[in-house]
Amino acid sequence: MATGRTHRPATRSRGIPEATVARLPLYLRALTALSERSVPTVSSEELAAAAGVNSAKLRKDFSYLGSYGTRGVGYDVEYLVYQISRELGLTQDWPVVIVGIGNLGAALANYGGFASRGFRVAALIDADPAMAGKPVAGIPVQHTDDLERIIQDNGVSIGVIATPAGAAQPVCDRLVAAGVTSILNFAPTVLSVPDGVDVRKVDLSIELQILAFHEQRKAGEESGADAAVPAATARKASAEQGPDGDVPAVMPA
Amino acid sequence: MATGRTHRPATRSRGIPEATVARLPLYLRALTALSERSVPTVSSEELAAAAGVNSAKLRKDFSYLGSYGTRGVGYDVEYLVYQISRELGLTQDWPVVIVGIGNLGAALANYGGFASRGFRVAALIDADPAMAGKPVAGIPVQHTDDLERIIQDNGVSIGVIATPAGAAQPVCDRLVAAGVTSILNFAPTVLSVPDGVDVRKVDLSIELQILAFHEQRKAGEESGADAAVPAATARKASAEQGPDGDVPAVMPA
DNA sequence: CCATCTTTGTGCACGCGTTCACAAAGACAT
DNA sequence: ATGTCTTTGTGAACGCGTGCACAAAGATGG
Repeated sequence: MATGRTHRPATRSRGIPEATVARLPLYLRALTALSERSVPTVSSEELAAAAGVNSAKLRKDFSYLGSYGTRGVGYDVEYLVYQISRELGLTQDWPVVIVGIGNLGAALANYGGFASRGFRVAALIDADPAMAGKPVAGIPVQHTDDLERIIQDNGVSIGVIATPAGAAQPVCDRLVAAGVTSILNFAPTVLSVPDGVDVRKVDLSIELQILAFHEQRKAGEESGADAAVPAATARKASAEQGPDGDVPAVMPA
Repeated sequence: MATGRTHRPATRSRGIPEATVARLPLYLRALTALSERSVPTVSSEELAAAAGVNSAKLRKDFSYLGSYGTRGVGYDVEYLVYQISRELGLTQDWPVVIVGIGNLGAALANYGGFASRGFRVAALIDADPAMAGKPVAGIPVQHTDDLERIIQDNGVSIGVIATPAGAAQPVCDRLVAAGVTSILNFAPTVLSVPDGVDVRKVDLSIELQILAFHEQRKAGEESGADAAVPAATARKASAEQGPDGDVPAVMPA
């Protein structure tokens, strides 16, 4: 979700729920694979399996786009690829800038899946003067000083931030001031942006911590593993009590 | 969420909702920053602002961990850092392997935030024999052939996949067979895993597509921009009706 | 010791997302 | 044309997550 102060219903304006939008790229990827194998039609069941979701959910998702299926047969692959692409706005060209060309920024610039669907790396920007002019992934790195001009000259509306945490908010502010309205943030910081600007974040460290949590749970329960009700197995010390705890917590000094 | 066939309630076993778990790392980061500035206590309001969330949500989140606050004062920063760290399992050491040392894999290996909290890059693995032995981020790359041995020797339970899409599922299968039970997937593929294995995916291309969707919406509505209720502007054909729809959908040909 | 003021913890209501289950729609065979 | 069979599209129920609003708890001052 957007990080700033977005208590708005977000996407309801056009009826497509946010959760559905987030899955469309998944469907698109599966459909593209089918298309390359020249498969003419798919059932919701097959496509759902390929996309890793429930078939009912997939059908409901598609129902928000309109009735593109044929009962008794399934969905026309090519047609659906087109419809989803159009819905996602991938039929047009999206120039993107990447700010912060360190390890990660360079990896992103080289990432193939970037250019694939309508996205084009229009410029690479870094604050280090030593980087200026040096080509990364065939694109010369430009200095931060020219950020505003680069954004405007290329009509960029999507920016990718791959700077260190400390630089992220200032860079973000400049991007927004220059006209960027969508930001993909790889820096481990909460960005605050004005209304109307979308921010999505990709945070490696957070993902790992979430995995660690589940990993710890699995390790702590051993034995019962996948069984139905692990119930109250002996737990480690951890201010633990009954499931519906109301026991006063022991405050430390 | 996990990608395989996980229709399970997931995390309810121990009472902490998944959504809350996903925010704990955010709180932890904000708290760590406060701790470094030697701030002794924070109110839910302040901390919520720092983490970019609603204060009521934050309080409810913390309530799942226990009653760690003091009314009229707020939360003890150090204590809370410790509690969340422990809850997330960050007080122990998590050896991690990265499979696929291309641009992205190398960037991940060099990523500082990796080693920061309990996570340690135990090994780098790549299928290219030419890479074998070459040090990346100070760690020698090992060949895929030794994958199983490496996992077992190091007691690795978390694996990071940064291979090309085609190699991801086979690598995943081998990781799981060798004992890995949590996977962070950067490859643009849906991984299927057995029950009990958690998969989280980070997909650059999907994030961009979601941004493009919103970007397109913004561009399509121009004028009204941020206004309150765009209401029923002229819509394209798309079985659209009132907000609380029960109107029979108009089927197109 | 009592009054006041701050901030937590949570009961409650609401809305979104998921899933079930089934009627409607079309393909296909006879 | 009619019947059967497959698969879609969706109404309805349910559960989770969010946010409001307030009572309880404790700090602080007189």
